[in-house]
Amino acid sequence: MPTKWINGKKLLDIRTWGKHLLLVFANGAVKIHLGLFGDVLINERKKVNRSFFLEFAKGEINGYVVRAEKLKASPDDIYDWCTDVLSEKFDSHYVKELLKEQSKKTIDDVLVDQKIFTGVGNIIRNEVLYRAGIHPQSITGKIPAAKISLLIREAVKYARLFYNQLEKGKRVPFSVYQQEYTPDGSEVTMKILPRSKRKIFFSEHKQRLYK
DNA sequence: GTGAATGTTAACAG
DNA sequence: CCTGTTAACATTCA
Repeated sequence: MPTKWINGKKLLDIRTWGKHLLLVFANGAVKIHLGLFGDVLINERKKVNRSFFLEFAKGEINGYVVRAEKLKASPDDIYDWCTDVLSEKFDSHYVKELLKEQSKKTIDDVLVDQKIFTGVGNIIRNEVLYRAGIHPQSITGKIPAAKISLLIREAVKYARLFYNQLEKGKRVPFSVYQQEYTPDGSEVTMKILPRSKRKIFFSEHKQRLYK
């Protein structure tokens, strides 16, 4: 991505929308996505080539295996913060409305849809479904409203916990993701989803299948 | 050396 | 044109 337009500009703000990292300047914003292998380092470098970098009068931002592009408009014009599980503007009523359009899909697909649960990825999907007691292959429209509400609450709660622990340099211990047994000893089943080829982990015993 | 992993999208087939 | 599948990206760790 050309970065000439940033020359001489001050970095005004750093924001996120789900997995998008936004560097905001007066004349535009940069969107960085880390994909599966990406890293962004502040005032640090790796041996391998940077795929994106900005050098300031004092300090630098280095992206490795990232995709960076200039946003075509301001972040507030592009992004809906009401769906971002880590945003203060997250609106569970709004998300509940969006879910009504997804009634025929399985909940595991819907949970990682970035337009509905912005920021939720494979780990959070697996852990949150376990916490809510919902089988990943449940049909979204068949899940009782109270359970949907619980799922949304758990998604926000777990995302915050995950983030807070990371900030402290810790990790949340997984209950099902890449586990063989849940913390209380029930067996964990692993399935590879046919479309995405991603692995889902769940307890047949503790997660109810609504279909 | 092998395989798998916190993700997305362009290209392709039908 | 719409829908679904595959490949590509390219690093790190076990």
